[in-house]
Amino acid sequence: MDLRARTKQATREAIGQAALRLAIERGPHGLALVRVHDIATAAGVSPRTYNNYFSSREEAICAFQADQSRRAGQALRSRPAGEPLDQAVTAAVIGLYTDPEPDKAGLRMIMMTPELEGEALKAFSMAEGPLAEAIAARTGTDLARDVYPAVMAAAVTGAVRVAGRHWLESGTTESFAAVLRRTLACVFSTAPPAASVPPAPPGARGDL
Amino acid sequence: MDLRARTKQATREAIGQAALRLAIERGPHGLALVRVHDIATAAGVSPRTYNNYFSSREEAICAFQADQSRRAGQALRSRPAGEPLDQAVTAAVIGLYTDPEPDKAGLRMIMMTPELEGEALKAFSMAEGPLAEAIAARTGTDLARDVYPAVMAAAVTGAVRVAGRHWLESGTTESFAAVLRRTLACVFSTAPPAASVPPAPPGARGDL
DNA sequence: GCACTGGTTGCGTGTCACGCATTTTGTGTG
DNA sequence: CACACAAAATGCGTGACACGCAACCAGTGC
Repeated sequence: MDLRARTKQATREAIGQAALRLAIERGPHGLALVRVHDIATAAGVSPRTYNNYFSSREEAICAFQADQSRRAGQALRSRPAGEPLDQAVTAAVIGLYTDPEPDKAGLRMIMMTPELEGEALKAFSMAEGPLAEAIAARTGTDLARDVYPAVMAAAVTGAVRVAGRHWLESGTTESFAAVLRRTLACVFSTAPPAASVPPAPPGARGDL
Repeated sequence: MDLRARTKQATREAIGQAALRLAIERGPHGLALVRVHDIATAAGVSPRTYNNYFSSREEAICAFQADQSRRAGQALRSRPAGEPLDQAVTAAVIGLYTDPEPDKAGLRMIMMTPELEGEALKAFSMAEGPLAEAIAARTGTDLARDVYPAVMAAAVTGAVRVAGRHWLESGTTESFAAVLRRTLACVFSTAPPAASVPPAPPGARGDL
């Protein structure tokens, strides 16, 4: 990667970070108050340059999450070949989304702000394509004819989203990785939990 | 429903239909050429009124799909109580999305136009909430504590999206209902297809 | 050192979302 | 039936925005 590409990447990340930071500062309610001019200034760049990279504030704010999702395919491919699909996917996803435990404020902003809903879904769903390819490769299925890989990929990204929501909304003390493990387990074991009271940590007060 | 609500609903649908129709006419590439003024005029309302119903062209174009998804919960609830979850969900989803076989041009516009991607995902994901509630009710799980219902709901809506893509992209002659059945089967049976060559209709040329 | 490719910036334009005030159209009551 | 009230439709004005275009500047390769 030459200087050009590196600075370009840096600019993109700077704008994205600035956008997310400002959004968090102004709060989910004052999102409309985050002006393009502010983002650009905070990132040390002209407004015109800002929209050479992004065509909407929403896109800039969710850029980090989108970049993250783009790496999903590679994460799965880097798992050992013999590993069963469910274990490989679980390990890959957990590694990808919890390498540093995600920033709760940022995740909350992205996932819980109505105006960002579309972009957030887009950001997470960017993992689907690469994931589907990797799953197809791993299971020896044909992405063009079999629906299995794409369905699994969609289910997995759905599980990631649900894990995020649950981690944010329910006042759980679990790590994000633990919640992810639970949601992914749902995807890979069809049976509904016998009743309620599922993998809550033994001894924990279930009703809190 | 009194006159007020009915006319309001009618206006909403008129605007949505006009928006989708114009988008299809101008083609996926000329989407930017669909002006708010055109949609409003086509729907027989003022541009300002259009804006009372939708806050973006994308939202108007995807309105029908969104309304459809909103009915998912009710569709599942209306299945007989004793029916196993997988059968109930499959029947409900197929009934909901293939009551009339969907319009291919419209679905293609919504699902395959990059500019609409966010709104399309939003439209489909609107089924998740109601679906999750209905699934929780049916399985006796607790939406607040168990992740199972939400994960399944997300997986199901993902399967619907994948079915739509597959139905549009692969030059299949299957009905949409048939494709849906296949994708939903993936969700409810964890095992990957033994090899390739899955439920292609017996005797059909697999390589076309 | 020099031409070139590619990124940044400023400017101008057409479009848009939305607040506010006004008019029109249903709804319920005496 | 007339009238007061609620709700929706409309017109206008404003601030913001996305993007095309052209000038400029900084790495890159010969």
